Amino acid sequence: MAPGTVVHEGESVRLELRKEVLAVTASRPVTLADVARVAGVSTSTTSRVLNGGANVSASLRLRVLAVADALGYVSNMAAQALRGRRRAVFTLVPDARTFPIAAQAASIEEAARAEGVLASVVMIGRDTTARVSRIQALRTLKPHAIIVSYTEPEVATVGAELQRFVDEGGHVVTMGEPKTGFPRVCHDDQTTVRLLGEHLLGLGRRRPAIVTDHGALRHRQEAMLACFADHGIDPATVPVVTVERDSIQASQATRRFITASDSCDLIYATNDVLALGVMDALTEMGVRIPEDIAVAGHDDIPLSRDATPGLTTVALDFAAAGRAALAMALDDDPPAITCLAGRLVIRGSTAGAG
Amino acid sequence: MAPGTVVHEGESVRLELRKEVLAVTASRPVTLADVARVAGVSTSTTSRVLNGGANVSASLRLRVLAVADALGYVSNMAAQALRGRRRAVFTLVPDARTFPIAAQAASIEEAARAEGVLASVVMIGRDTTARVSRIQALRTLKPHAIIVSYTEPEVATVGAELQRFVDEGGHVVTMGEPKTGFPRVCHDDQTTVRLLGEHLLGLGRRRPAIVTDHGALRHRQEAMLACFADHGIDPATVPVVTVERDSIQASQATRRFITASDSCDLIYATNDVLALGVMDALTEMGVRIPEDIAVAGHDDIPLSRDATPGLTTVALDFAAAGRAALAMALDDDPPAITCLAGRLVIRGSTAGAG
DNA sequence: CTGTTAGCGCTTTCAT
DNA sequence: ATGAAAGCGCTAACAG
Repeated sequence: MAPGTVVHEGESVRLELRKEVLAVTASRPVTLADVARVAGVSTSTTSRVLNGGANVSASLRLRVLAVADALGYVSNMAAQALRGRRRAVFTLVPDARTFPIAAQAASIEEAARAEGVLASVVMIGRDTTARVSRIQALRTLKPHAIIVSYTEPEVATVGAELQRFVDEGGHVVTMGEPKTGFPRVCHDDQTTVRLLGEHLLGLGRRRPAIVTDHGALRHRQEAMLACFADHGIDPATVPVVTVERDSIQASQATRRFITASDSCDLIYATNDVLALGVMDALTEMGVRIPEDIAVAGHDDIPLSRDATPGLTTVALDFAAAGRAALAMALDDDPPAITCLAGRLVIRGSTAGAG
Repeated sequence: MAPGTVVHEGESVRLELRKEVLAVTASRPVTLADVARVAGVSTSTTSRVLNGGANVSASLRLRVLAVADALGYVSNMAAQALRGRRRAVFTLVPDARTFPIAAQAASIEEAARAEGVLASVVMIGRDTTARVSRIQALRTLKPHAIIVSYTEPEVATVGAELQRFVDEGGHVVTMGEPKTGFPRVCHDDQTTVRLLGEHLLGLGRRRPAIVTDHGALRHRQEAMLACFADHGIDPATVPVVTVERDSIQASQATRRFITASDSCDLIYATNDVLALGVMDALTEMGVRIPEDIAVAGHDDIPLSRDATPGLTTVALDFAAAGRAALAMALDDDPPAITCLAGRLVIRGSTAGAG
C-alpha cells in the first residue's frame, strides 16, 4: 500500500502510520521530506502547512499536521536560517551577572516563550571588537531580532554592524539611555530623578554629593544636578565622584572622599550597586545613615531592600522593560521609543532624617 | 586580468584586490564562494584553508587568508550547521536570575570566548515539556555541546533528548548534584557540609533545624543530617522545614516554625537565599543571631557577605565550575566528573556564639 | 490548491 | 595539492 493513500479509515490509518513512524524514526532525525512522504504530499505543501497553512485544503492540512506530530517532526533551524527564515531572538548583554540585566533577559525569555519564539542570551563583553565579531557571527543565523541590552555609546562601530543587520531585514531594539537610532526601551529617569531629588532636598540637606560611573549613568547625574540647580544649589559646587561600575570601588572612593572633605550631608549614587558601596564605606567609618549622611540609589535591586538601613532608591520595572523590548522586536512597525515609569521607594537610608 | 593570477607583486595585488573588494562587498554578505572567486581558487580549497588548512600549499593558504580578511568574510553558521559542522556551545539554565547560575554562565562565556567558540545561554524554564522542545530545537543548530546548568532530576525525559543529541555526535555536560549519566561538574558538598556541621556543633549548639527546598538541595540536607548523627544527634529529631526555593517563603516558614516550637538554637539552610530569608524572619521576630539562634547557609552569594550579621556559609567557586564545564564540553574524552572543593566562610551569623 | 524545481552557503567525498 | 560536484533541510517562485 502506497503511503498516504489511505487517509480516512481511522484505526487502519493509525496502524499504517505507526509502521511508517517506526521506519522513519529509527535512525536519523525526521525531516520535512519524511513528513511529506508519509503524508503522501509534496514538501511544498508540507512546508506551507507547517508555516501558517495558507493555500492548503483543510483535509491535507489535518493529515500533514497529524503525520508531523506522529513522527515527532522538529523543523531544522539551520536549514530555515539558511533559507532566510527568521525565527530566533538574540539578546546581547555585556554581563548577565547584574540584577537589572538578568531580570530583563529573563523577562524577554519568558515573553518570547509565550510567543513561541526561541530567545537566547549572548554575552558580548565590553570590548568593541569582540562585540562586532559576535554580532557578525549572529547575523549569519538570521535571527528575527537582536535586542541590545545596555548599549554604551560605542554606537559608532557596533551601530554600523546592527544597521547592516537591519538592512538585511532584521529587527533591532536597544535598551537603556543612549539614543541609538534604533527602537529603544528606557526608563523615565528624568522624572524619577527629579522626584528623588526633591525628596532628598526635602530632608533639609543642602550639601549633596554624587557618586557615579563613566558609562551609561551620566544622564542620571545630570538630571540630579539640574534638580539641585532648580532648588538653589549651584551644580558647580556639588562634588561628583566617578568610579568604575563596582561597589568596592564606590566604597573606596567614598572613603577617600569623606576623609578628604566632610562637606556633605547627602549622597546620590546613580545606581544601587554604587550606593551600597557608599553605605558600606560610611558604616565602616562610623558615619551614621541617615543622621549624618543620607544615601540614595537608583534601580531597586534586591540587595537594596535587605541592606541596613534599607536603601532609598528608584524602583525600575525590569520585567516590564524586557516584555516591552520583546514586543517591539516582534513588531514590524514598532514605536521609536517605549519609556517606562519608575517609582520612588523611600527606606531607612533617608527616612526620618529630617 | 583574471582575478588571483597575480599574487606576488605587492602593491599591485593590493590595488587589484581593493577593486574586487568594493565590487563584492557592495551588496550582499560575503560568501565563501566570493572569497574563492577573488582568490582565484575553488571553494573547496577555500574551505580547507579556513578550516585548519590541511593539504593546502602555503602560498594558496596565504592568498586565501588575505582575501578573506580583505573582504571581511564571516562564515555562515547556518550553512555550516546544516552541513553538520559543530561550533557553538549552548548553556541551558532554568533561570539566570540567581547568582550561582549567572556566575557560572558568565564564566562559561568568558572561557568560550577565549577558545573562540560562540557561547549562548538559553533559559529553558522549569517545565519538562518546554525543556524537551527547547532542546529539540537547539539540536537542529548542531551545537558542539550543550551544558545543562542545574538539572533537577527530570533526567527521564530531558535525559533521553540529551542522549539523542550525544548519539548524533554532540557533547553534553551537566552541572550540579544529580547523577545524569553525562560528564558532570559538581562541588564537593559532602566534605564542606561536614566541615560546616562540625563548626556549627562546635559552637555548643545541640538543637539544630534545617531549612531546605524540594529540588537539587536534598543531598546537602542529607549530608548535614549524617554529620549530626555522627555527633550524637538523632536525625529523626531534627526538624526539616521544606520550602519552595524562595527567600520570602523561607522567611514565612521560619516564622511559623519558630512560633510553633522554640526548640532550636541553630539553623542550617541548604542555600544562602533560604538562609537570608531565615535571618530576615528571625531578625523581625527579635531573635538574636547568633546569640539565640546561629544561622548558616551554602553558596556564598554576594548578599551573604553584606547581610547583617554576615552569613556563615560555604563558598563555592562558580567561575571555576563554569570553566571546568566548558573545558569538559570541548574535550572529546572528558572525565566523568569534575568535583570542585568548597571553602568554609565563618561570619557573624555563627561567630562568637560559643 | 498542489507539485516541481532551484538554490541558500557550506563541507566533503571523489577524481585528477 | 587542487577542483568538480553532490547534497545538508528547507522555502519560494513558478507552473500547472
